[in-house]
This record gives sequence, C-alpha cells and structure tokens, in this order.
Amino acid sequence: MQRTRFGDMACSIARTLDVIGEPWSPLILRDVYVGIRRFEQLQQDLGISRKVLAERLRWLVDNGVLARTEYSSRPPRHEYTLTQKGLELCDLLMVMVRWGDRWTAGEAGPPVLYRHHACGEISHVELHCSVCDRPMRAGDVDVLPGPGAVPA
Amino acid sequence: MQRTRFGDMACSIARTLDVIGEPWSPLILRDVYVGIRRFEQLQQDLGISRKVLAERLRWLVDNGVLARTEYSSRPPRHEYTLTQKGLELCDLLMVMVRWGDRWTAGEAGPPVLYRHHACGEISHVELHCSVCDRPMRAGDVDVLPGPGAVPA
DNA sequence: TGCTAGCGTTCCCTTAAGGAACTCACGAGG
DNA sequence: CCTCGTGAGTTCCTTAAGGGAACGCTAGCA
Repeated sequence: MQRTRFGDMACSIARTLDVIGEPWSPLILRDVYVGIRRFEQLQQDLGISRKVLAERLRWLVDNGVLARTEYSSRPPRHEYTLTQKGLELCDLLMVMVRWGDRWTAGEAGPPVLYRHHACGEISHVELHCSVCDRPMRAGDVDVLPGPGAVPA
Repeated sequence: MQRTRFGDMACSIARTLDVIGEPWSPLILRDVYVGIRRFEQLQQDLGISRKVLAERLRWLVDNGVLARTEYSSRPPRHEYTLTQKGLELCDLLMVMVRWGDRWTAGEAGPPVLYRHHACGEISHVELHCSVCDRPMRAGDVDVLPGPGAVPA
C-alpha cells in the first residue's frame, strides 16, 4: 500500500499517529492496559490476525510503548506490559472513551466506567489548562507556531 | 484488505476509531480545525492522494464530524467545517499533541503552541476528574464494566 | 511417545493507498 | 466564440497491507 510516513512530519499529531495510528494499535494498548498481556489472549480477545498482532507488538515494543518481559524461562513465555511512555498514551484512550461515550454509545450507555482513585467516584476525564487549571477545550485556544515548526 | 469493522464492538475506543481511525482522518480534522477547509488546499497541505481525500471527507461528513457547505453557488464551490461533534474530536487532537510533544518532539521543541483564551498563557492540556477536579490519568482509575458492556 | 499450550511465521488472497490522468462546471480573457 | 484556468472530484493502474489458515518450534506432562 506504500503508505505515507507520518513520523517525519513536523506535527505532533502525525508523529503520535506514527506510533499508534495503525489499525488495531490503540485496541492492543487498551487490552494491555486492562490486563490482557499475552499473545494468545490478545489474539482471542481482539479477533485480530496473528500476523498483524505480531507486527503491531513488535512495532510497539520497538517504539518503547510496550515492554516484552519473560514471565517464565522454562518454557520461555513472554508478556507485554506498558512502559511509562505507553501508560501516558492510555490518557489518550481515556479521551477517546469520553468522545465515544458521548457520541456513539447510544441507548445502552457506556461500555466501561472509570472510578477515580482520589475521590472514589465514577467520573470521566475533562481537559484543563496546565497554567490556570480552568477548562481548556479545542475551541478555547489560539494555535501558534512553536519552536519546532518548519519555516514557511 | 477486508478490514475488520470496529464500529460494532462494545468499546468506545473502537467506535471512536471507526470514525477517525483511518489513516489521514485525524490530520484532515486538524487542518479543518486550523482553517484549511477546501479540497484543493487540504490536498496540497497534506500531500494526500485526491482519491483518499475524497473518500475520507465523504466518510467524515456522513458521520457528522464535518459539514460540507456551499460558499459559492456559481460556480458551485464547497468547503468543509467542523460540527460540534467534530470540534469535540479536536479535544482528542490536543491530547495527541501533548503526548507527541513530550515523547517525539526532540531537540526542536513542539511544532505548535496553544494559547488559552481564559488566561492568555501558553499552556497545554491536562486531564482532570469531572467530579473532584483533581488530576486523573490512566494510572489513577479503576476500570469497571458499564451499562453498555456485553455480558461475558 | 505423543499431546497440548504458548508464540509466532509463512503463504495466499483480497482490498485499500498512492499517483497520475481525466472529467465537469463555470468564469475570464482575447 | 474559442480557449484557458480553477475547484472539486472520479477513474484506472500498481503495489502493499490486512485476514485467515496452516505450519513450526519449544517445552512441560502423561
């Protein structure tokens, strides 16, 4: 398919997509996040082709999102766990869940709920400003060129 | 490629991916968000194939993320704008930017900056709990089955 | 010795992405 | 009137990626 490489673009969205933009990657991440860590389990839970699963896992490990660790040496068995980099990607999943819950969940309601450790309540994520702590959504900002922008 | 349909899964992540999970879709959304609204401009800015661009735009319009509006009737000319549903998807882009800035920007620094209207400062998004307002990251929650979950 | 589990790899088929060329409607210029 | 240019797609061909099934490998176990 000779797909265009997103990783070289001067855009953090494109570079993030380069890491988890392939089909299945976010769902693999979700599964590892909720504790499905082994190849066989992942394949069955997702219904993904084994070939593609192997490719994706290798890519995610190579990119430092997952770590492949041995949980038994004889016989050699491995499982996949989140790195810090991968755990922070799961923040992204929470925001996807929020949007999906609002716009695609329909009658049945959200498939999963989050209970916040700090307050013990069922809740969801909201976006706040790192400086003033007030809500900060896509409509609440100006977009300006940063130091890593390419000169026009 | 006979790709698996994500839209039917009982998972808000999968259902969100069904809408913007194809390659290019998030970048199209980004462009429309920053004011690139016309077919020709999008094609040039992204370097995307015209065929794929047409497909993606149709899909995004059909799914209510973008609206196709006529800005000139003779000759007929159209532009694409964000719906409310689409604007809320841009929240997701902001979180992607945050992760990409942290983990992929490197030496040069972030390609774009956000200035928050409310405080006027350059800042970035952080995830907070909708109930207690304190930070809420992927590691700060328990995941529980919700009403829309499929019975195991 | 054969069975089974866990993890992949190989092979083939179909479909989607890239790219260039083509279409169509319209306005402008000569 | 004829031609050119522009915006917005569409068509066609090539190539590569996803799906699925079968195969391989290692090792514990009966």
